[in-house]
Amino acid sequence: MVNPANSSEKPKNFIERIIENDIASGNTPSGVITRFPPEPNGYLHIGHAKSITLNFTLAEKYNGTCHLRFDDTNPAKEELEYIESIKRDISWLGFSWQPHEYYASDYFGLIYDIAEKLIIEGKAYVDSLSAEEIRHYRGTLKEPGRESPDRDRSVDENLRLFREMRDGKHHDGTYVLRAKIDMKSPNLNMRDPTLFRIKKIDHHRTGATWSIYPMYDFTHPLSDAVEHVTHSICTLEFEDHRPLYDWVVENSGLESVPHQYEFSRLNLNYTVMSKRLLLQLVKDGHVAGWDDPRMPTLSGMRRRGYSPEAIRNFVELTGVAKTVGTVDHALLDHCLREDLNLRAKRLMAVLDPVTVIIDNYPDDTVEWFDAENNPEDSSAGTRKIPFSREILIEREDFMEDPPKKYFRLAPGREIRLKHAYYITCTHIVKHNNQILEIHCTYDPESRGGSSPDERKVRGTSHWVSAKHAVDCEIRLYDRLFSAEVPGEKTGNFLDDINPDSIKVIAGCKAENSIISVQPGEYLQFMRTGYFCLDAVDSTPELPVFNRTLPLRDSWEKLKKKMGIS
RNA sequence: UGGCCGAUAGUGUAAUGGUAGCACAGCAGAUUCUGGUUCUGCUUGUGAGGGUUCAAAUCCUUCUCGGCCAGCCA
Repeated sequence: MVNPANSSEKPKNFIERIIENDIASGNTPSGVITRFPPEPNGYLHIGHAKSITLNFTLAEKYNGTCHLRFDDTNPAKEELEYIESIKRDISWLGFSWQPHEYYASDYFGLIYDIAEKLIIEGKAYVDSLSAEEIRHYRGTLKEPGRESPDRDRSVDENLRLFREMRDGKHHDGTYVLRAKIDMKSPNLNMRDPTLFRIKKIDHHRTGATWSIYPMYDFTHPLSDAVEHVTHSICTLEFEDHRPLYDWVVENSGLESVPHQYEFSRLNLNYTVMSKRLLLQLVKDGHVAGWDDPRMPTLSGMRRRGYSPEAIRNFVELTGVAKTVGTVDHALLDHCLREDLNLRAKRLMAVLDPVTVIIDNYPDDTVEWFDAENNPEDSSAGTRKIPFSREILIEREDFMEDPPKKYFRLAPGREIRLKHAYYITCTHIVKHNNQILEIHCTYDPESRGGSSPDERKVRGTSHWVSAKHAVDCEIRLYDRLFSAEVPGEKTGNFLDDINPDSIKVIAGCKAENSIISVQPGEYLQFMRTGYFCLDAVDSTPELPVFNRTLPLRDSWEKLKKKMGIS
């Protein structure tokens, strides 16, 4: 065993080991080639980010290339919009496939030719069984299948019928082309799988050229072979397909011999990660679209304020293995905070304002304080923030009758206003039990946030100058589902939608410098959380901010422990 | 009683016959002009039985548990 003390190298995952073995044994004379093969039938989600990151970083690590290939063999489900969103998301993550952008549909002609070759070699046949009959003939998990009556159709007849299928002479469902493998195989994928089916619909790229389309199991290995992919990495549910993958490659007559390897897909608790369910959320209006900030889609996360670096780091941390498991969402949160803490520009915004009047501060004076933009990064510089007699603080930063360990403002207490002065509460004005004004005095000696006598103040509040504050709307997001595994109890994932997954807060007040914030900037509203300008719904009159993630809040924890609501 | 795959702290992932580590979460404390950050310490694990071996998470064996597969989806 290696001494861990002097080997700081990152441990290799099983795919890296395979690749290194292949390189060492000379199996990759033209270099390592991987591919990311999305079907353009939906938006990419964080699960895809794992596959994307794996394939692109593997290629990079071993001086190879990673192809982007759209697996567009089912025109009934695929759309141009999805192709565009997929490319946008991969680029946003920071990966480039240039110039290797391919489409399975580019190979339709070649795939067709290989099908004819298989027919001629007696390895494929045209079957006139209906879909339902094929299902019956296939047998079950425990019982072998039976051979189709058409299995021994002559080569000439097969060829004639297949060409008629191609030429649109038959209706959908009347015939399929099947591989002749083994109806008794314990692996159902090998029981004469369908290679081509008739679909008389236009394809988003090939138009009306084809009335037959190849199946995934036929298309994928051939596409890999054509592109000289060496390591075709997919998720665990394709393990059973590998023998078929190998059969197709072996019988294709193509030189290149790609190999398929499977790893376990990313599962995250408190969310769903299937395109079908995500599509349902969108179509049924449970969310505002594929890019709703609550969606685990990359476009949703981008709009929410996630950084691509945080996502990449997260998927790297989850590792590559074959164990089926579920990653705790807390790890994602951690990666996000870790990244945003270093880069987010600090600003002050008050979500639930209450007025503070500083009685001994002159009414006509405005002071401009220097505030650091990011304590983690001095190169981020400073900005000026205005201070005046009437300011706004967070309503929850004041308590008339505070419990133990409450360090914020209360009658007779002194706190610091971040970057400004120490203030002490003298009295409050209430109406109908609602606090209207908190009256304070300030200590002129504490200018800038510290006093010459170096006395300690336990609390520091964020604030905005009332007459300089800018109105904004703030949207607080929480997890979309309140159950770790949505739908586990009732069988319907919609039952677990979190009713409080979005809270829209109007009447928020932010320091005036937010007017220059651009979409895509990472922000921290001090003591509150990470935010970003909503790129869709913001207007010049009313900026809208999405809360990406709240800050860790140990006071919240303490309150729970002490039984304070 | 079909086939394939898997099983290491609460979660994820290392250790490939030689001291069971790491990260997150949790707990306790320190620091702090953000109850943030940072720092320190702590708790917690090889599914079960049998075997091989000086030595087993690792090899063999039996069992248990979990995942995937019966689309003309990918």
